[in-house]
Amino acid sequence: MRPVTVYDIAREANVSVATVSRVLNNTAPVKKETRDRIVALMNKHQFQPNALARSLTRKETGMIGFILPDITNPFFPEVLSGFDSEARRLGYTYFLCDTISTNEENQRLYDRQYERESQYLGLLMEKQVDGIVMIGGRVDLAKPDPELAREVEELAKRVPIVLLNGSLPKTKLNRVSADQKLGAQLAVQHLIGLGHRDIALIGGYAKMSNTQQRLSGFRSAMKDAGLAVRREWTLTEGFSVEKGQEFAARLLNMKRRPTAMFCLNDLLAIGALKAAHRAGIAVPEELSIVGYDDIPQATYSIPELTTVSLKSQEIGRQAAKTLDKMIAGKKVPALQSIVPELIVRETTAPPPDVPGA
Amino acid sequence: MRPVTVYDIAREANVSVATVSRVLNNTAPVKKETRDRIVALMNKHQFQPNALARSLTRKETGMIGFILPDITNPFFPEVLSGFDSEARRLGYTYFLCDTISTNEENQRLYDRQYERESQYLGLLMEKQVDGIVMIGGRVDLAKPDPELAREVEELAKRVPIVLLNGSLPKTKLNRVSADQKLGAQLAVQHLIGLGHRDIALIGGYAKMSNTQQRLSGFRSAMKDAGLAVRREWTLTEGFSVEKGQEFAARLLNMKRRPTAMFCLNDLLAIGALKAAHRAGIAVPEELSIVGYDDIPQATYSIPELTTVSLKSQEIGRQAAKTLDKMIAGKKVPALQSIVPELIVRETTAPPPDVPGA
DNA sequence: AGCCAGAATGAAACCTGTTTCATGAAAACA
DNA sequence: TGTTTTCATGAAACAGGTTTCATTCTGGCT
Repeated sequence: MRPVTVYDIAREANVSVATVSRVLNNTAPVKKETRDRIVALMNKHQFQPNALARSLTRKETGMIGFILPDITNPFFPEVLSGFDSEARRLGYTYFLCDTISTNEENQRLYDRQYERESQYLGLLMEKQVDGIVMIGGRVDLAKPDPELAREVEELAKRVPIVLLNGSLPKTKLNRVSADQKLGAQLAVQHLIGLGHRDIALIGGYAKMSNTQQRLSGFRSAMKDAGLAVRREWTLTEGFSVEKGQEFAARLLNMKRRPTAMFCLNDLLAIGALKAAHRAGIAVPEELSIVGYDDIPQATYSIPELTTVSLKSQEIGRQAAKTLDKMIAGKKVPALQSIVPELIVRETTAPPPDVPGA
Repeated sequence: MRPVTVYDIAREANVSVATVSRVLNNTAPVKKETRDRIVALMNKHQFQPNALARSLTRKETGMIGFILPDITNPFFPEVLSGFDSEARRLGYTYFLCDTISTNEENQRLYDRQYERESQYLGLLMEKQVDGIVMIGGRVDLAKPDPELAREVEELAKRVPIVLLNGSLPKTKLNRVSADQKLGAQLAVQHLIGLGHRDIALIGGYAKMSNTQQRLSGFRSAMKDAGLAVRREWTLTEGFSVEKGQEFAARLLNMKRRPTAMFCLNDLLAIGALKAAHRAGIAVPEELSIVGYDDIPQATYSIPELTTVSLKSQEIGRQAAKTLDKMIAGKKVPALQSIVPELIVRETTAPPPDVPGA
């Protein structure tokens, strides 16, 4: 059966479609009697306006595109969850665009990620979304991908875009970001405060801006405390549990080994925990570990992870609010900084050779 | 600047919009010379067809709605990830509809979940999606919500709907589901095979069909082995780490305690692991634990979790394929059963009093 | 009674594509 | 050479709403 339209309602109510539209949107006064008649018919036929047609003239769709690299990375569902509730409250629906897909054997394919970002951008424009939020991927590269930068900058003239936790340097795009450097400082200062002097850093990707910022926070905290950063204790390239385990194991095998490890995300920290366990090293008594991101899994481990919370939900929430303002044509600050918070749990303690605090 | 339309292209190319549409869709022969001219203009102006207008006439949008209860529950990103890659391959984009939102304090709100399901259903219809997939929530209730059942059944006449891992009993809706009973049997048989006779079951929600099915698998496996299920060892109502920890702790405090625990999901199992650790009970030497779902976090724990994989990605992937077929008007089997797989890792071993296998 | 503001409503244009139907031109056939 | 196909294209209708502009009908005011 053909869905019922405003024309059907109008005919049956003996009015013009204009009037039906008016009661639908409350956009002009309609005589109570007429309105009641129309509303009754709408209910009777369970009339639902066709959003496509409506959006076509209104030039607004209430749709947003959310581009992220990998929904199975537990950091993103947190951000998304905050975004989701705020977006819904504001009346938006959103397309989820994951740039990392899996093949039939369920292996993740990273190779075409960047290509996909561009594809999605185009697709979202065709779908006439009211706004776009991007997180991760090329947005998070320290040295900007000039191609994406140009593309996104061009697009930003036509549709509001907000970048999350990334910068796309050299462009003037709106973004909401956790202060990643500060987060790293908090973590490292905590370690130093406990008496640690031999602190290793593991994980991250040198090319990514989040890594560089966290690294810079690490360095500055070390420097402020007059501590040296040992090159052989800085193991990068990786963000997974496996890598964390591998790096930590390598560190623990060194003749001189650190008393604390600062891991650039929680997954790495969980890996480090496993490595310590394998090596028979007690955490936190013999080794302190701090993670980054505060994903829910940080409390699942034994012992529970000390980590720095990026307020992921808050970031998502702000993204929605900001986008909404931009869509409404209001001005928004170019950068909204979310201040991270150190969450002290069970994986940190004074180093073995120092008397307890 | 106003986006360029087929009219702009047509005017500049000195042809009618019909011809432009033809080269756009390759729907009828166009003289090579004309085509080239039009294509050139499209590139020059970076013409992108307005998907709204197109969908309005075509009566297909390439959009799907995906309704799930909580994206931060790590089971769902797995399903979604499989769905995502298949959907993309087939040319669909999808709206993510999370029915559990968070408030400003980032606490999850479960109270309005069911109401939201209905709202989303309506919203998706207005947006003219080509299909809908639902997982969790009321779909997963053992005793069907008659209201939702009616609603969804009615909707299913107008748009393809597939239910994931749930049934909405008494209705004839298409669904793809893991064989949850079988999964439970596999898990319990594994335990029994190792020599366990004192097996507890923790977690789940009595009202949910997944729980009932898993429970039934548990019972049938026990019965087949001539083992009694002890009422005081069956602790339900909950699916979280916290609940798992609480239940396990309670079990471990009993004068007579089980040698193995079958947890209705991995989160519970992780909680059980923590409880055992707190109580100083070694896993798997003194206590075996098996989980359910095989979420990625199952390998993060120490020791790594023995669990049953529901092939979550596969479920998502099948959902997309099935929906695509339904949209194309092809017939699909009413139920597609995904067979689960037992993943033996490190949390199971023979019970302490029995000589090793 | 005459005039005017505002309320209530309809006709028609518009948004941006797709699709049907008709027509002229070129190609194929007899 | 005349006729039938096939090719190439345009005009117009259509999808389902919104919005502008014009018109009719009131009630209030002088």
